[in-house]
Amino acid sequence: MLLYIQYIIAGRQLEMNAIALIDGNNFYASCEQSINPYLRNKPLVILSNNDGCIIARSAEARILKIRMGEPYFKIKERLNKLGVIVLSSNYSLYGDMSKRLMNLLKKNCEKIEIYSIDEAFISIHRPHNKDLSPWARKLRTLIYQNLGLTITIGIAENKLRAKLANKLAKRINYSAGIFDLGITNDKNSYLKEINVDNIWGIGTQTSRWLRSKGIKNAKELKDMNQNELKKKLGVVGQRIQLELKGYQCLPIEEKRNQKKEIRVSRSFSKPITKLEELKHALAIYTIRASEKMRAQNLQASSITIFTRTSHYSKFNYQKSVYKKLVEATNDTNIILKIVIELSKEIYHPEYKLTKAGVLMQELSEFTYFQKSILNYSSKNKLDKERKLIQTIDSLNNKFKNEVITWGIAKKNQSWGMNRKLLSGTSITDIEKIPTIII
DNA sequence: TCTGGGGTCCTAGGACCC
DNA sequence: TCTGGGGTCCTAGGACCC
Repeated sequence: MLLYIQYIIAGRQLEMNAIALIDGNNFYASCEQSINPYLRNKPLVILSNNDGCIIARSAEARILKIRMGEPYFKIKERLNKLGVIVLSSNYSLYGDMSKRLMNLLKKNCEKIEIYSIDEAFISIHRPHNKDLSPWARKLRTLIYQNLGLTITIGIAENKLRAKLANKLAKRINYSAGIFDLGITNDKNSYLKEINVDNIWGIGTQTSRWLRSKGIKNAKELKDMNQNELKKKLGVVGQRIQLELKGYQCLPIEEKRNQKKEIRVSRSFSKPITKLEELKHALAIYTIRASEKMRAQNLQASSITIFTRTSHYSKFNYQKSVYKKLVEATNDTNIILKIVIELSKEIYHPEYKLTKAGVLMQELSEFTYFQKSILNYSSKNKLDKERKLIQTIDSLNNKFKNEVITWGIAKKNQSWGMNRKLLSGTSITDIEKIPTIII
């Protein structure tokens, strides 16, 4: 405050930082279109794992009013009739494109927080009231020229308002994918345009409650009674309201916080009823989760496994069990034994189980020497076990497709994941690079 | 027949301790 | 039968995000 007054007295311009939220438009669909010219300018949708529902649509598919989250089996025919191209999701491609995108952004800003596979918050210097549109246009062109991806840029005083600005940029045609809420004079009228359920952090439950109180848009939420909001939504609600008012409550987090858990869970393509099947699935997820931990140099101190019936089933059942480990580990052999033992506790013969998963929790950095006094294994034996796992990881990394794995993972699985419509194109797998015969 | 997966943060309530 | 206040940890579950 003092500083601010000093600036005014000195008659100088107050210089501030602005926050921009950048996201890739129709990201998954655009990645596919970027590497396959045939798909460009065509209606295209991407399916979730298991080819379950629609998770991305190209601009052309949006025009055809195909909805996000729609179950694939329900609109398969309609898509067919409309000539929409359908693809299973190809996460190695999207992950790789994301890395390239973030690297380009990094070179063009002061601070960056990678928020998701297709979104980043960045902090940029704003000289007093200066329009940042030229900078944004340049960045947008750069990304398009390098990656063939279109981005949207929303700029404002803080993260939540930058999110809103990004929404506005998508809505307002003339903005060409850029909107700066920070320099607009009539902020309230823009806030009125955003429905309360489109605000970052307000989901279906909360928006239902807000609407019952007569709060319909961002402006009304900003001005609503602070105590009532706090009583119902706690600090989360308070933060949202303060950010709507223009305060900075949410910092840009440049350093990725250390992960708190690693989860591998999946729906089955068909429901399962046998304990053996459940064990089998959990074993495969455990192998994967342990690999993930090792790749990130992490170890878990506790694990949870769970299973459940379909949300859509009349007979609801779900159960999880938690186990604290004697000492932190990322060794597949150790965890596998525990998980298989625990799986009996969550199994129930009378229910059709449709999903299961394992969670590795209380993660810490992997340290080889910190061994519990309760563990009597000799150093030599531990060395051998360590080497074996390392060898397995490196062979699998080199040859892909799990050339080596645990016996239990190799059994036939009738419930495995569906991914029938994979594009087959890849920039991360040398085998899949298209061959051109002249 | 078929409705994703992987995360985070927050709160409430119980158990336990001094 | 009466039997405090405050702290911490664990666990479950709700809500939200992309």
